[in-house]
Amino acid sequence: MKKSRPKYGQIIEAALQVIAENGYHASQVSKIAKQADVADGTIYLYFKNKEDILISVFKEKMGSFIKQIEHKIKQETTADDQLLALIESHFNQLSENKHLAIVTQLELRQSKPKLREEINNVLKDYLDIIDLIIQNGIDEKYFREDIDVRLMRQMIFGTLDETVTSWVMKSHRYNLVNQAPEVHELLTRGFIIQK
Amino acid sequence: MKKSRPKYGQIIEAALQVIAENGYHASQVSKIAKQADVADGTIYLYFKNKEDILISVFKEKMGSFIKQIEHKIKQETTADDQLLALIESHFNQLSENKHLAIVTQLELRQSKPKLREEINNVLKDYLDIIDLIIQNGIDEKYFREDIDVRLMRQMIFGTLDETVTSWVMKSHRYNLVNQAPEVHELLTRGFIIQK
Amino acid sequence: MKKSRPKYGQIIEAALQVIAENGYHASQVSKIAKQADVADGTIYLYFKNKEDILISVFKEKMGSFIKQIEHKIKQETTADDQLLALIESHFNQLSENKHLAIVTQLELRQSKPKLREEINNVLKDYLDIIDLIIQNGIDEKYFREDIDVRLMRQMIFGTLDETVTSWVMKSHRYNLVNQAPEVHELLTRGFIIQK
Amino acid sequence: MKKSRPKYGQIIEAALQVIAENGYHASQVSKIAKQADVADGTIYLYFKNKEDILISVFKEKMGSFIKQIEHKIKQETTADDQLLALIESHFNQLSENKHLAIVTQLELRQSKPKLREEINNVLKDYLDIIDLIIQNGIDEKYFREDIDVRLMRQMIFGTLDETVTSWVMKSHRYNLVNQAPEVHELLTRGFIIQK
DNA sequence: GATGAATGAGAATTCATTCAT
DNA sequence: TATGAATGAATTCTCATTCAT
Repeated sequence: MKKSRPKYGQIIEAALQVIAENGYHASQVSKIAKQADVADGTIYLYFKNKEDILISVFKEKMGSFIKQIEHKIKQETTADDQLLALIESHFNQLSENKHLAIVTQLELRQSKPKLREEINNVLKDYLDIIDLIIQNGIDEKYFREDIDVRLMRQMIFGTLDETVTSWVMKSHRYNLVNQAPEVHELLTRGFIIQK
Repeated sequence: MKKSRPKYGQIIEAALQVIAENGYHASQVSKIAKQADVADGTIYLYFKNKEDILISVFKEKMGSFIKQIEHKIKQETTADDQLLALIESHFNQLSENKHLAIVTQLELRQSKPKLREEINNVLKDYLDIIDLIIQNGIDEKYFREDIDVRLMRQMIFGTLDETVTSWVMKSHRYNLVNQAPEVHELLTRGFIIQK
Repeated sequence: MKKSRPKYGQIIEAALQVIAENGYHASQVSKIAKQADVADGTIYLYFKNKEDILISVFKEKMGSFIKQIEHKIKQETTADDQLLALIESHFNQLSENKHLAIVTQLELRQSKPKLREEINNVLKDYLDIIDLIIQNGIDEKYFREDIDVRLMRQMIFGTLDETVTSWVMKSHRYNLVNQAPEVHELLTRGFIIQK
Repeated sequence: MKKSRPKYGQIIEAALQVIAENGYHASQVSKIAKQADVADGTIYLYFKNKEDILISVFKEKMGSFIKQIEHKIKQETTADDQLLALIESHFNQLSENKHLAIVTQLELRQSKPKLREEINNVLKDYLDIIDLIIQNGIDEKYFREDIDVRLMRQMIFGTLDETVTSWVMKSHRYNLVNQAPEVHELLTRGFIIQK
């Protein structure tokens, strides 16, 4: 956590849990305060308003999410291995933090413009990492250089996102991490049988 | 529209526009009624409650969306052509109805369980069409038969969904339909240079 | 029924039943119309407004209620027998028309001033009958002449009313008519053992 | 008042007054809040909903009403004196609190099942006191032992209730307490001239 | 007379936010 | 800092009544 004040982290964790368990709409500030074991008013010493809580949860959690992925990627050299590492780490982290998975895949898909904008800012860092891998693959002459980087990125992110959402919707009933190699294979080789 | 009653369609269209322009949360029932040129109470002759309006908009619109795609696909025989037709029709329809695009990509990502369930029901029909194409491709020995159909479907839907969302977020600043061939190419051939 | 038009009576009967079964607050005009097998708007050809329905139900029903009691009393000569006849007829009629009992004892106890006033007008006729019996008893030198007629009337009416209400509240679980002789005895002789 | 929180009592008193003056249906929560000098929302910190206000008013007021009667009765030994004390205290308290009289005799006669049930619960305590006096009178061999206690209780309560209602309807134009001895005489001795 | 689709006024309740302690 | 009682704006939905057919 950025801020060293203990209640800040307390509230972030409480919010993540309350939202995952009750859904965004049923997550009143007072409920989060209760879960965090602080008074309602205390929330407002650390956050500007309710939306700011949600944004902060996302920033804090996605911050470490992305750091972890960057760390994993650094240990690989080829774009191919890096892509696999990204997929594995993406699946792995959300598998291990199901509350976070619910919040990122479902509860955060709010349409409030302010919130959406902030989320996109954070997401940008993640998309940049994807772009780096893609560029790396092109430089390696492993990925085709004639393909639109944005489309590739959308394909990677869209696939991972949809895969995780499906898994959350199915109440995490199967092992998400196991899907990583096949997703990797599909993305790189495509659907068709290569002659 | 299923129901022949004129006010029903009037309200659906008004809701689509108002929600696209204001976001779901700022779309008061009275605003929709005004746009539809009916009294507030009239809304409740046709819809159970506010959420029911949103669900109905989605059902009606996605109903014809899917019909249109089915129609386009029927005109193709190979899985490859069908997949391209699906992508083109998907992009094309949302390009032509930007209000619908905004609503499906942003406003509909609500976390209310009831709403999500209804949306998933409608979406199911779409996913079934994708599955049909995939199966067709496998039968043709065009798609690899050893690959998980669910993953392929998630890759297709996730890619299309993310592509459209990005385009909506960028305020429809570029031509979405033009992307279709490249998306098709990426999905079928993958990222890498085939030897 | 005063008015010969058939739908008038239909609506009165429907209202009595709907109110008895659903309570006054859940008895929407449309529900009464449905039960009466007429259109909502038709109600307003026969009644000024919803309150007028309720008033009319009470007037019509209490009209015959009172007529019946008058008829029974005319067949008796002494105040004592007349009082017993009144009690018996009061209990008997409400026993035989449980819907009416529910409506008069519970649903009609509304606090709307207009309604209350109308009810009191109708009730007046009933109280006048009671007064007649009392006067008769005094003339016979059977009832004490030094007692306030209003109080006697309140005692009679209050006792009958409370007895019926209790019976309705207990879901008509015992035989109300059987209580008549004892009520009569209590009213005339009082509680105490006369030496 | 049970609860020591000052606003609780403030709201109860405001509600009693507003309901007595406007009738229950014209007593909007905002009107009660204004009279109590609190914000609308504050009402809901102390009461579950609007109905709960009415129930609470009744419980609080009838609680002390009954306590006062119990206190008066304890000072008497014979059933006869106790009955007179009950009548006097009943009349006296409602005479002194005309708002309460209006609310108990008119506004509280609601047909909402939930409300009626709660009222009956509180009323039960009052009826139990009456039963105690009756039993006392029977034990003293003052009241006839062959008479149904329930009927006697209904006669006493019905008479008092009707007497007060008539007085309220006549806009408190005469002295209610003065009627106590005659009511007592009528109940115990009955209507007829004893030989 | 009869219909029933349409009207729109009206009120309870929630909950994010404040601020005196 | 921390508290939590108090605030009050804001919005859905109901249903008696109307009126064009």
